[in-house]
Amino acid sequence: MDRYNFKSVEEKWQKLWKKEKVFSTKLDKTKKKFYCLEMFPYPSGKIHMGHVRNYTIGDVLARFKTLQGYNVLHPMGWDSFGMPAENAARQNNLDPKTWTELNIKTMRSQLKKLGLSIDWDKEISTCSEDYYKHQQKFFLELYDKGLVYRKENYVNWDPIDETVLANEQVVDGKGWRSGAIVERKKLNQWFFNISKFSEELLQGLETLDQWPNKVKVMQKNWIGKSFGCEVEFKVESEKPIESIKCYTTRPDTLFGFSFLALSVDHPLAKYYEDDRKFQDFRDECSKSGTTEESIASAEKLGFKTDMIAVNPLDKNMKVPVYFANFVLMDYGLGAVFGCPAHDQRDLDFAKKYNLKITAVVKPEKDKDFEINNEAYTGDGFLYNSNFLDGLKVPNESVVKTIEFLEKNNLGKKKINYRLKDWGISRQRYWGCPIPIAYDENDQPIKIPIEMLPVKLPEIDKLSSTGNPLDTENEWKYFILDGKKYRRETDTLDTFVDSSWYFLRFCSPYNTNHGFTQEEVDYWMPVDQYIGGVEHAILHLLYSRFFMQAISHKNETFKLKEPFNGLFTQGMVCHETYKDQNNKWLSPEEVSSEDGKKFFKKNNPLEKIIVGPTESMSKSKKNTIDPESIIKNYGADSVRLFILSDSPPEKDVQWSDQGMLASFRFVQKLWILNSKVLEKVRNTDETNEGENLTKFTNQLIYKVTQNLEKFHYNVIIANFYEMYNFLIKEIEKPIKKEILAENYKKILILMNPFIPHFSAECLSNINEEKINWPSISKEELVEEEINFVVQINGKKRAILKVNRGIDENSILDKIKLNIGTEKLLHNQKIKKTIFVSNRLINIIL
RNA sequence: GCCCUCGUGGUGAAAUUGGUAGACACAACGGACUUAAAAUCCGUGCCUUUUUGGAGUGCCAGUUCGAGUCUGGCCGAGGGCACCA
Repeated sequence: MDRYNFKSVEEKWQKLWKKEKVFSTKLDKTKKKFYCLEMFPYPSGKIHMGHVRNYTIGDVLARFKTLQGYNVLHPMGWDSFGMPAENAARQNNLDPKTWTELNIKTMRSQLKKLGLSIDWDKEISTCSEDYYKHQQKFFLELYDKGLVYRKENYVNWDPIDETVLANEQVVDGKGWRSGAIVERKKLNQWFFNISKFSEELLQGLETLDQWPNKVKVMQKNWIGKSFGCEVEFKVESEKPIESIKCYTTRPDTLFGFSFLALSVDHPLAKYYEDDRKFQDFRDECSKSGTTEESIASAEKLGFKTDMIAVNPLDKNMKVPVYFANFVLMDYGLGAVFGCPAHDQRDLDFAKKYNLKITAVVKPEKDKDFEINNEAYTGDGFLYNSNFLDGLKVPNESVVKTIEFLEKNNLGKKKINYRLKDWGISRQRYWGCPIPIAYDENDQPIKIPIEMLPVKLPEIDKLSSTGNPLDTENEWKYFILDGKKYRRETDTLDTFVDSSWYFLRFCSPYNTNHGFTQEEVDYWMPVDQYIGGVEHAILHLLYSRFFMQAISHKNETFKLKEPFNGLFTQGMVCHETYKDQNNKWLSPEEVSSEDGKKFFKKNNPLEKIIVGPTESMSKSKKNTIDPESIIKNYGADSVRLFILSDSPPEKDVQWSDQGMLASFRFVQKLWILNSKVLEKVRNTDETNEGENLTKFTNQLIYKVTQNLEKFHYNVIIANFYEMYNFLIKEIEKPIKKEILAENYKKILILMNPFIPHFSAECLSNINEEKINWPSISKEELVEEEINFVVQINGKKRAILKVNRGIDENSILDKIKLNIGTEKLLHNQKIKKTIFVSNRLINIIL
């Protein structure tokens, strides 16, 4: 018997699929559509196991839906703008474009070897002009709708590299490359007004019932809706300041008022700018503002002003006003009223500056209560609060206080959101140019549509400091209608690129517009989106915002939610290894005989320290290269393994043994295939085959159900069961038509998982047009069932009986059956619980 | 600190949603074939002296004829957010 030659079979089918354009899809309104999308990759160089897992999960679904008769859109593209290209360019003296295109070429061919059912004719790349010219149009469209604006904002500034750093590039307060201490610097930047849609984005989550709850909760917290009130405090001061407004969710604690605190960026700071001490204080605040740890552990600091604030509920209650480092300008109104008894930060602050601490909420109405080192934020009742005394905290007290404040013109009910506007300016070269220019007075103008796209200039060598576009004077300046203009030299955040690519996939050939409405109407929304949970907030929220922004003031575009279903897959993990010098080692550099003790391959005397299993990463060297695995075992085996061990939403541990087992399984399936073909050829006369038909029906049912639920690991187990069953069953007499018919169905069930193998075997039995097998529930019904007998709730026996047996017959059977009869010990039956076709519980 | 998720054999995990716990696979051990090894195939797996016995899904209670599954408390692991007023 010949071995299964995966190499020639896989090559053969991949060629055929390409030649016959099997996976290319067209708009076809007579067919139901299914849009299956996996998050497109960043072309970093080579594909990794995470990609293999992501795209295999998606491919299984796409092939399954195709077999079910859907018109399936399953495209692939490249998220190809971004910093690594610039870094690589600086290191290797290659321009970012060449580097990126080389990577795309490599990764495309690697993905093709996986045998994915991708419509490669629809491939897109965000760094191509064909793509980003449409993005520039969207930018201008949003500009016209008032959803884009410019304002000064703080950035992480690296003074050595003279560049802006992303938050994740700031390590311990220092620039990741230069090591310089990062400064806070104010720059003029472009923003998308995402917060305008806070409520819509929050409400929209309710409609996404095919999203993981976890992701929805994360987005909900990110948007951070809160109910409260704006309160106006009269101010006494030598300066021309009349009042200060604060936002609070706890107006009911106003009688615990002890100070008022402003952000150093508050507009009123202008009255103190000349004060040397205030300047020092502000500098101190901006220094500690960059790292997360410093924020968490920072001491509460304040700068006392000459202002005195008056409690709107009690004119005699006057408190000092501070600037404080813990008040943020970009939330609420940049000013808070301090109630130390019921807010921990306020308590810390009050203790430091010896401010009054008055408790106004107590947990129990009739008991005394005292505040020590912990603020009380729980439920209870108001006291020490004049006319508010006795109100129930929080609901009644908050509502009543707001009512009072509104009635007396002292405050206003207000809903606030934590969600901030999206800063989209990046001081980098390798991104989409912002289609804006500035006139001599620094006023922005839109680049006229006919001048789009604003192309990136070709740059011979990227300098190591500053924004590369800033020094491209030939590109930077241009004359329009006799006037000189200066281009915007910032480029767009790459998250903008990925916020609408799923629309582009619907009409990648449209050269005039980003998408064709008719095609978007047909294909969108994405029915199933698949990717890593690390994009739970930003990418997914930004994409949702884009739909809001495009449909805003738009009569034809109605879509609000881009992704109907979302699935977040787990990561691929591997053990980590270090040598005696604490250096990371890759799995290829170590060997082991017993799987417990590991040694260096080139030095078998050196012991290896085996570290914890972690997600594969280059820095820890615990990666397995998919290309060599595909080469050694074949795409089908890799696909099988990556799906077999763990449920797709959980992390999976890479295991060489597991990989080998999957490989052997495919070989065993090939042997089974040969046996089946031989059996079908021989001419035994028999009518047997009911067992096989029943088994196949059950398999169809299980596999279909599990596919809908993403329980792919269970399906692989179902296939092992199928093998174990059929390899024995084939030794018994079976009518050849029955065998052929059932076996064909089994091959189709396996098709989404091991498509090359399945296609090869199906072609051997001349099956070309294939459809997903269906069954009716009645076909699943077994005549003979296992019936469980419990005594006092414990399983005591299993009886083989006919379906539909009633309680009395089963009791008779128990009494007749020597053995089970003994179980009753001649005791009287107190009660029985009978579950039809399943069990009987006898209480003695 | 707040929010979310999860705890099942040596390991990865199944369990028709309250009804036979551990399917399927990896690893281990025993056996068959072989001169030998690899590959392949068969079998074993907690406790008790055999069994149609007992215990058993992180721990402690509860609901129920019946709990891995539901409720409350505790312990542990992972993830997200973090001066958001």
